[in-house]
Amino acid sequence: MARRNQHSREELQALAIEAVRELVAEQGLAKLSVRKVAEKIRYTPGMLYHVFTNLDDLILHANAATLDILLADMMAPADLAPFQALHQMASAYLNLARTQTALWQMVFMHRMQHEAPVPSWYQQRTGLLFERVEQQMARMAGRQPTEAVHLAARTLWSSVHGIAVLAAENKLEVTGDVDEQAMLDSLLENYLKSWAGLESS
Amino acid sequence: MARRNQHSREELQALAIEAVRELVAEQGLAKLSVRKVAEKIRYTPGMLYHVFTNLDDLILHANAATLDILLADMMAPADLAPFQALHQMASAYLNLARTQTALWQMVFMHRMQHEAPVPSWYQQRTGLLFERVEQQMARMAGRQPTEAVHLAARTLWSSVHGIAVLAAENKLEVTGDVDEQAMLDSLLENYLKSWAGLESS
DNA sequence: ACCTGAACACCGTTCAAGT
DNA sequence: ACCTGAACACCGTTCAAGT
Repeated sequence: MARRNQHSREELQALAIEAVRELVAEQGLAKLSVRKVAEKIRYTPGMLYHVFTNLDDLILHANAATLDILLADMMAPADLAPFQALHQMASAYLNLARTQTALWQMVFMHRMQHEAPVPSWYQQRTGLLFERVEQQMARMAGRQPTEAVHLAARTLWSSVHGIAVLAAENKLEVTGDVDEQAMLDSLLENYLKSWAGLESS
Repeated sequence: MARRNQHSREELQALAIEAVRELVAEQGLAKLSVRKVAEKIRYTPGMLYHVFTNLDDLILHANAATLDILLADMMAPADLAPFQALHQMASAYLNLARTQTALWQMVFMHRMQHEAPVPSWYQQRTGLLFERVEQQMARMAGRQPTEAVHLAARTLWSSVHGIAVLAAENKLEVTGDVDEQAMLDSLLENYLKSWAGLESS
């Protein structure tokens, strides 16, 4: 045995990434294992170490795919007013947390556990997401200095993230009597109104 | 061997909980194991299943201890104005995330993984934390209905949580150029100012 | 009654050996 | 060169058996 040559290196990577995403969507991150991924794509566990450096690397690649979906969802029409654009982006963010809870969790949970030097191809994606937010904030900033825009953008988005975390938890039970979309509206309405001196939207 | 009777059931529980907290503080949640806990307190792994139902249960008990510390830290003086009280509570929350990052993470990460019916003795603690926030919000609510207070309290605290998540991540590297305390100030200042119609603090 | 020791069914990761 | 098979060093959990 050995040497099948049915798939190129790139095909094997894509196969494994897709298997991870399906397994996590079905059973959650906790039940993911290298051995299950290998079984799902009908290779041995050892093969995966020929194509990824380890499980963390494989998960990071799967997360990149989720971030790409998020970035696409957060693509607001260019003619939208900044408040509406931010509202649309935040809703897309919340929506992914609610509809793709397990995959969304894998993105934002996994980062916190192991302390690896997140590779630049990954950081680029998270950076892009944040730039989009900051851009819209800048449009409604008036004469505020760029540092103030930076701070406000980070504050707003951390808050949106906090609400999405709550939504993800509630999706996996805990307590159900919260309307996260209403929370998002309240946050944007009040925080941005005060920050930019707007009168509602 | 067997039957040492050096410690009561309660002592064994306390010993194990303390061991978990020390191991996590030193090495992080990812490296925690039942076997290491057992070794640390010089018992066999099997013993722990006589005193806790499983590892999840043990972790939940360790988290309860962390929540008790948090609740104590969040005990604002009764004569404080509501805005200051909320500011103090939020700072205490953020502070724990920064100074006890691993233990704080264990509280808020572990809940999201396994889908267990969180026991009532645990829910009571998280409920208490939230009541404190809602109480202060009610004091500055004017004539708003209780549902509006409830929504605003959840929104504010989810946002505070989001900022604390970011702080915890930055504490374990990632990106360092953010001042989370300034973000907290920005959130409270703008969100509460708008929500309650305050002029600053 | 209290605790152990050993087993069971899993893990992630490595690497010599086969084609 | 590509992939396997088997091993290594770990896991969480259970439970008969010893005192």
